[in-house]
Amino acid sequence: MTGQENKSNKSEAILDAAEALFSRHGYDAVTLRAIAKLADVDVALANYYFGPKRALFEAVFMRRAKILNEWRLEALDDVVAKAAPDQPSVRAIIQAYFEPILMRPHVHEEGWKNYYALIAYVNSSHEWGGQLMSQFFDPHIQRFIEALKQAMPDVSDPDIYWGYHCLSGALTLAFAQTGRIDHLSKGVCRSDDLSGACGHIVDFVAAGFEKMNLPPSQKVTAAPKSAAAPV
Amino acid sequence: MTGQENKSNKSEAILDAAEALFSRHGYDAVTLRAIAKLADVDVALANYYFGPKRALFEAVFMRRAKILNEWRLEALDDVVAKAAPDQPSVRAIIQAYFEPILMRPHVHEEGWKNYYALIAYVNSSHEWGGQLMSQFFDPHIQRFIEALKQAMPDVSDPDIYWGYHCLSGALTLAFAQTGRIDHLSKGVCRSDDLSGACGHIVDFVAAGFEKMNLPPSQKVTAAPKSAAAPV
DNA sequence: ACCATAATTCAACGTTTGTTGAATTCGCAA
DNA sequence: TTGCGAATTCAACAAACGTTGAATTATGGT
Repeated sequence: MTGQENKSNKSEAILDAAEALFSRHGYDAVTLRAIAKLADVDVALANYYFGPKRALFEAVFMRRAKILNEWRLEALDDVVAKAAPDQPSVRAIIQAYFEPILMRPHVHEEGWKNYYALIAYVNSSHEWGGQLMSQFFDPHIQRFIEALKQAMPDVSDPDIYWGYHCLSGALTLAFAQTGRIDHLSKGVCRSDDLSGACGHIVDFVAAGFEKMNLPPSQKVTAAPKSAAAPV
Repeated sequence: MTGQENKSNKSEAILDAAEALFSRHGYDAVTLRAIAKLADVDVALANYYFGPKRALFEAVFMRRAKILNEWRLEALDDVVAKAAPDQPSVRAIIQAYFEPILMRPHVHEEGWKNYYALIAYVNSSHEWGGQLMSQFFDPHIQRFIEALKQAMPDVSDPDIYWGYHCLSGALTLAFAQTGRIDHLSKGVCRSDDLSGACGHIVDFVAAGFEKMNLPPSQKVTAAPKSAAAPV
């Protein structure tokens, strides 16, 4: 009643604690007792609210998935509406995919950072990868891929899907925030700066797709210095 | 003595079993008893050969890492030698990164497929990501990044590193072989066909890097149809 | 004030975990 | 054959796991 939450604050505390621990250590390494301790709650309470451990994990995963999908669908609709009656550009579609989830203030919140790391864990996991990701994100992803196909009608399906694979891989690795790019770049880049990463990833991915869409004559594959023609 | 192995075949069987199970279910979900049963070996034997569980995991990870690095360094040296005295092209460097590990017959072996999935697990894991990957792969990766910098002297460091991030994300997700692209593409693409994926990923990644290297005047960002100039 | 229901605590259960030390078997040189 | 060290088995440990049912406390309608 202090003005923030309407649901039980204990069940929310369990979700928060579970999110923080699952995202950092994975499903099996986290015990219900550790979650309960972090949430400052009795062990049995997690079972009371969410049932078995697996159901708690899915509840954590589901909680923010809806919000995330809404943000992205909204951005995609905006881009389509703004370009009408033409198709939106490839770059605009890709921006609609990345920016609503990487360029907003919520990425600085601890909870959302944890959740993004959790997505990375699920998306590269054999156990959950196929099941959970498809269940919660595929409907939206299919719409996004449709938009790409319409923007690039001459590009083959395998090119489109493998392009999306590269896009998804770049995002997933960014979500993981493993600190590896920090180490590799000696501090020049920081893996916890998701907003900073966004621009680079969008440019890189857009270039990959746009090249598919060029006629062969424009596909400059090498020798950039000699190819620097004026005008 | 049948003509295949010189080391103890039991310790190798343990490594194989551990590799198969760790790659599929992660570190914590796999018990030493499950490994022992799959290897058809007593539970205590894993500890006898490799010490605690964590050491067994690292032994599995280390076993093929050396071979993998040798293949890639060899390919990079070849590309540099072949281009001498000029720099190798960006595309040639990227091919030297992907092809020696995706376009050889070993990718069809069960053991290597499992190992690649294990790399995906480690690379997106908070627990191992920073430590293990840097320990075994950073020296080689740094040489690869150096080659990219020399091939693109006018590109900024952040662009190079985030470009490598995208490259690494695409490869990592391919390694994971989660079957998600199969589902998404309704069977058009198959995530266990690593060799088939290679060409698409190389094209996509090369385009991302090559665009960084173009002067702004050549950076066609949109309107592909109207830009289809003849000759 | 009363009561029914929800929320929370408590104690314990049956399993399973990684690990260990002693006992046993194997391989081979002397 | 004998003997010795390595390889392998066996049995068992304490600790921690997820889960449960009963007991206790809090909450809100009448």
